[in-house]
Amino acid sequence: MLVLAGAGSGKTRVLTARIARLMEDGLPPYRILAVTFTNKAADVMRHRIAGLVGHEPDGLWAGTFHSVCARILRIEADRTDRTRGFTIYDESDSQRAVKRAMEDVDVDPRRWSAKGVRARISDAKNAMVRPEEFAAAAFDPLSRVTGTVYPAYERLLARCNAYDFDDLLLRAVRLLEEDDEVREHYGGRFAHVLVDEYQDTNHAQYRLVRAWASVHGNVCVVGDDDQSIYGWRGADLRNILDFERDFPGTAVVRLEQNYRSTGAILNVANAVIARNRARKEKRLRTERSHGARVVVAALRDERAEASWTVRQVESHRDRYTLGEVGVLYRTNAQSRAYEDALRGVGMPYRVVGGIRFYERREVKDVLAYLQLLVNPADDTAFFRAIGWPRRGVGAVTLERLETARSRSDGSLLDVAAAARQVEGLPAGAARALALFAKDIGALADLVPVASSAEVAEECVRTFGLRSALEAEEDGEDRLANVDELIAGMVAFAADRRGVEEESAGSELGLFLQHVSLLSDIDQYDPEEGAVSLMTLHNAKGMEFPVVFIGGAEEGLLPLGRSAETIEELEEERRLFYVGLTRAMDHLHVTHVSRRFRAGTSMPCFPSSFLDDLPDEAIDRRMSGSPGWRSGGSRFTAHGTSHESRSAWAGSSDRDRSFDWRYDPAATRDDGPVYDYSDSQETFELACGTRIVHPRFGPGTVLSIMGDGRTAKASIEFDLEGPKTLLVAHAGLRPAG
DNA sequence: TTTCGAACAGTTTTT
DNA sequence: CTGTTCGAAA
Repeated sequence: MLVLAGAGSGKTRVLTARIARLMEDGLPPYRILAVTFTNKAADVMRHRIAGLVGHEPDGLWAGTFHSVCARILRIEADRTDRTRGFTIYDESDSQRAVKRAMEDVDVDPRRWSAKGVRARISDAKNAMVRPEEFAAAAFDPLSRVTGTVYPAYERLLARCNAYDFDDLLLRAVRLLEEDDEVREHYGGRFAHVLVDEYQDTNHAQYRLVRAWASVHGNVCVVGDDDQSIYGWRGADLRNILDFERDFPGTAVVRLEQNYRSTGAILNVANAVIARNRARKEKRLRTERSHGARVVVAALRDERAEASWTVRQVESHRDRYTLGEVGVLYRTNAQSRAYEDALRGVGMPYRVVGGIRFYERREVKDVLAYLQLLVNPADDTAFFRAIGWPRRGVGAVTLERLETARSRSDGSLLDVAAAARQVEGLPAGAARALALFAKDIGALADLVPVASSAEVAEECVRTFGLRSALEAEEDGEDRLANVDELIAGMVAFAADRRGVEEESAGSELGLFLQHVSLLSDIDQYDPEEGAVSLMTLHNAKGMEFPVVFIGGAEEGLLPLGRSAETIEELEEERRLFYVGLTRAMDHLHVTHVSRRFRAGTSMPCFPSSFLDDLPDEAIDRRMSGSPGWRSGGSRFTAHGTSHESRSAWAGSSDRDRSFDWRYDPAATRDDGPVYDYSDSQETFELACGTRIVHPRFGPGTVLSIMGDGRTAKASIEFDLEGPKTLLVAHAGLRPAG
């Protein structure tokens, strides 16, 4: 069954109800496999099924493609060349490994970036191209280089007993396709396979679905070609477009009724997505009323954008909680301005994405030690752990260690244990290496008999990690993160109590594999009373009563580097569409005329996507920073509807004072509708006035110099001390 | 030979 | 903000 389900039409509900129905008809849950896009979605689904059938769906396989594959590879470890304690390398681990592989085959890492080579290898793996096939088809220089690095990288991963993200899919497919017993086992076991967000599957994932369904053929996928936003990760829209051909006898169901958004929001979203050529024609409809028009606001810069957004959130607060507000943007870097503004007024918020918890330096450092206990072959973890805290082992020693290893064929840890026998190592370094290996060995003995948290505590103690962190600059925060990591282990163990794990790895090993596959969105708690900040990608599958989309500018949304071809531009448009359709009641889209990017302030122009918004459904606002004088009179806007975009091409910093009156609708015939209802309230700035600054927080005005746009104010901030600011740019608000 | 500070690079989206 | 690189000091 193929369910073509538009945004907000109840995709997930369909899957959940189908699983519940299967269970009610007597199918045991362990015979059902549900693949979701995030681990969180799997949890939510489990919970909802429990609500429908009255009990937990024990034994149901639900998770992401990656976590399901990791589980299969763990259970079937004996049939692979890795043990069940394998490490899962994230992108940075993988990049380090690629770099070492490049050194192994004498490719100059200055001339070729490990990052670029890794990306090529990743593409190849997702397309299921083997190293030898890749090398045979490589013609351009980067591909040739990649062709030589790829096999070396594969050898390195095997030696480290590690998989990268792509391997999890790839190796699971190989296992299923090439081992008849395995395929028949899983094919026979899974009477029903259900897949969410099918439009974002890549070739390897498609092959997985085919293999899982090889016995019963009961596949149910839901997806929406208009929400395909992972093309850059190898997602192939053909998977959904060719579904009927790949699975003969498919029933196709179309869901075009949207239960989420108001009429106005849906009008806008429909108009935007209609511009795409490569799509299945459909038109979402809603029975909800037209509702408030979609607000499109032009602001001066990202700070004005952020403070405008915060003020809008304030104005919604009587009817919505902060948890019902979502602020979405294209790039993680954009969160900064919003965070500053939110912190400035003390409004709770949470950022999803960016640097993930498990990617923090100190967390990765501790994880490297733990990884080594479970998987002593993991050289990447060895390098990381041996390098911190400093123990008198440097680059030269490590190089010699590697040379020594290439003559034996154990792991670096094995060689380190016998460091005293290695020629040419300084006595101090050899002693440190041997001690390190001995301590790791002793802790590893603890793994089978102690809980993972106990092992971690012991590890932190043995290697003096706590004191090493305490000695660091912001050691307190880092220490807190390590404590949180250990707390996470306790919670993980408690969660699993009573769950029978067929793959029976160590608790620590399972934890490590589990966190390697966690995304930030998995930790997201919608109940929290805080504004949510996240990228448009992370927002997929979510909904918010009140939504803000920032940075609707040409070059940012669509993002310049991503929109070089028509296909890429259409993917950017789908991304915008995904953002628009997250909104239930109120939707706001903002764009600015100047933005700090890549270190400099750059002039910005409204996104071409905005041209497609139907006038009757939107409410244009220009709420630049009118600024104020010490006397209190307000600036008046002079929107010039004849200024064209090209006139702005040559704008320099000197034009800045005019930015606020830049007319975003200048090229439109009907001209803009000015609305200053949301502009900053005018208020008297006088000595002693209590104010709040978006960045520096509350403060008291000491003195005012000059007036008009050049007026400056000296302000004593409660936290940051005295500062002199340009009033027109400061974005001050009255306190309280 | 190691360690450390300074300077510098890179920053699209993610499992 | 992190990781890398380079030179200098230990």
